[in-house]
Amino acid sequence: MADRAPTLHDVASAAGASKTSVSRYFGDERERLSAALQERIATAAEQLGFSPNRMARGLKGGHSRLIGMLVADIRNPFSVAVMHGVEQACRQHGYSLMLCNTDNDPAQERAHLEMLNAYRVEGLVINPTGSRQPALDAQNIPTVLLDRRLDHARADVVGLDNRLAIEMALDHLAAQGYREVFYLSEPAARVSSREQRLASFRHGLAPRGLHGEVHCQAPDCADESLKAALSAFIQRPAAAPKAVLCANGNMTLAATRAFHALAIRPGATGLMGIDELDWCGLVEPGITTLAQPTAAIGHSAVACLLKRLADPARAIDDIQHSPTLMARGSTAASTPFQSPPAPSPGR
Amino acid sequence: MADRAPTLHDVASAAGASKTSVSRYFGDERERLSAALQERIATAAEQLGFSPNRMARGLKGGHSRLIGMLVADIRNPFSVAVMHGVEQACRQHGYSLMLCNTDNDPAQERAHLEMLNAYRVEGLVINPTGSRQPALDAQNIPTVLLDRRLDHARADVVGLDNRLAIEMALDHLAAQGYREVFYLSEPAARVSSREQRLASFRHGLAPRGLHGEVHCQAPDCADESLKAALSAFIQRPAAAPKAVLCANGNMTLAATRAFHALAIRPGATGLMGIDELDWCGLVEPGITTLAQPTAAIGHSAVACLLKRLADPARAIDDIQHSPTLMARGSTAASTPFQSPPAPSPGR
DNA sequence: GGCTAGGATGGGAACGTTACCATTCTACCT
DNA sequence: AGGTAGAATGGTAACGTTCCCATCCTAGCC
Repeated sequence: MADRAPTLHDVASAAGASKTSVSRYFGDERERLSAALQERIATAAEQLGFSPNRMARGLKGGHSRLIGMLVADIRNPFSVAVMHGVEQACRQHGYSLMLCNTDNDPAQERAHLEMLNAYRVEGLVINPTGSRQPALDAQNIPTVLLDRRLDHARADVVGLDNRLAIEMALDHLAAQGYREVFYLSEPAARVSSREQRLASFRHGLAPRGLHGEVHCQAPDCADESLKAALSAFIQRPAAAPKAVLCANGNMTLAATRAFHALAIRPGATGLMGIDELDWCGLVEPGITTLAQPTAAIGHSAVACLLKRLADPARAIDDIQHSPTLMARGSTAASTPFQSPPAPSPGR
Repeated sequence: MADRAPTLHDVASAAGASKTSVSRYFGDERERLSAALQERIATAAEQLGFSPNRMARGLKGGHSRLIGMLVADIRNPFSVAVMHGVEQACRQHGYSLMLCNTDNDPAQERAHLEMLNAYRVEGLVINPTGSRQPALDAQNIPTVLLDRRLDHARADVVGLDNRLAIEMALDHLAAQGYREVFYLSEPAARVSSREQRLASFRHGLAPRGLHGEVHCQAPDCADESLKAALSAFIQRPAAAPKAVLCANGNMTLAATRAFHALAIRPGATGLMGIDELDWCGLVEPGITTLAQPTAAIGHSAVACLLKRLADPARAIDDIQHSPTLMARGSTAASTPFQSPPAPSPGR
């Protein structure tokens, strides 16, 4: 049992070759070596169980082959799905991912950023959710922002086409006959995606003859305020059906819990949200969502990052993806009970 | 804008100190330096924006301060929750996490293991789900296995007390008046946790006067076979109520979808599963689960790993955690409709 | 036949740190 | 006063790679 991992040098002397040749073999210059030498090195390396030390390689060569990713909330299924795409794309391009979860805590975010910098990651994919003062200014690391833009940072942005999403949602609600819309969001200040969605909501009402009401709150705070607000909205007399529109998955979960606690069945009062979740087809009568193309978002984030790595000076990208409508029973005002036609579309 | 990150040497000359002193300052020997020197170094480092290069540090010192984690399915909420705990614990102990997702693919698993080895991670936390031939043999890296043990690997194991979990489930089902239990699992062969749960199920039936039936299938295969089997089970005449017991979260989701497709309301036919999920309180009438203490599992995995790092020769640990029963309407046979008393317990 | 082109290989000097040993200086003891 | 302990600091050799340059050899050319 080796007490120390074998080194390039060990392989070299075992194969009767020079360090340089072994280095070439494991680098991308293998074909420059004669067949005989390749053979000898391969055998020796195999026998010793050699694997090149990435740390040393990174030190000398200056590139770590590492990409760092910062996620605000690792338990958010949307983040996880995007992460999955990012990881796949990294691997496809020969990079490895160092993943960090900040739990929405700026202090942790700062600490993680420092640590990623210490490992000399070549690029950063950051998905901030909580409002914060990014410590990005000092860093010179190419960065792609996920879902949220930062005013003072010169960085590419990849995310959802928020205006389009809200317009699709309003179109759908209007088409289903709803006229009063209760918009439910986490506090929007300083979070660009929330701001964009909220603004689009406000602008999109009048053209469709809709009335709106906005309610912002943290999803994890006591549910009482949400229940109270929702209850007031629903009880208020109105000529046409009402609906609740949730700005993201967290709020959809909160709203569904509130509906449940108030014993309101979605449908007659509409319920719809951005972000597709496992259970949206399962809660009666199925909850309508706008699914984000998470894999595509993850992949294009990495693609974008690699483009910037290749050309640091190029213009800033802002890639906006389109959502997909998953219409279900919760927005079927006219048909009070509708058995879902097909099993819920899985991923 | 610095074209190159500042080095120890830069700081040293800026502060009029030696490399050694600066190294001591950023290592753990800061107090050995005079106050004046500390001050000068701090100022210089601050001004240059210096952050020690972890790669170089790891190279020289021999420790990377890195822990690698392999997850079989990053989209499984259970894995994510454990991962969250692992990451927290790592950070608390000054380690950083390199996370890899294998998507249940042995080839990817092998590749990731190789890469983690190349970065010279000091320890490994592995959560394999699919059956596989681990490439661990060659590695000399201290490893903790999550949820599943490997016969040929000398490694600690951390997971659920599977026997206890199944007994709690059977006790609960029996107490609620169910007599026939349909056990739903992913294929158990070669996956120790599934095997243990299945065996415990078989052994636990008779003492409680229960009858059982076992159905194994992959959760992602066409739902038809599951629906058919479930439908047959339910239609079979019996004197006492029947229940379905799901071996993990994936199967709970599959079973819930099947119930939904067959238009069966859980309760009269019981439904229960291992693993607590976001939506279990939301699907009518609430789905009873056995929640795993995911944070505790993650933390104790890291604790276990660090203990082995400190003393590689110590005896192998096998830490089994106890689940918590979350009783809900889906196992209330006697009360056909029961409004859930409290909002669903969050994680 | 001497010269060169170019392919194959090897020898060192980095990369940014840490570990070890050496040096200097002050203060205290006998 | 001479000696020494110990604190404060500096110099230098690694760590395992890659990169640049040198060397060797074979073959082809005039």
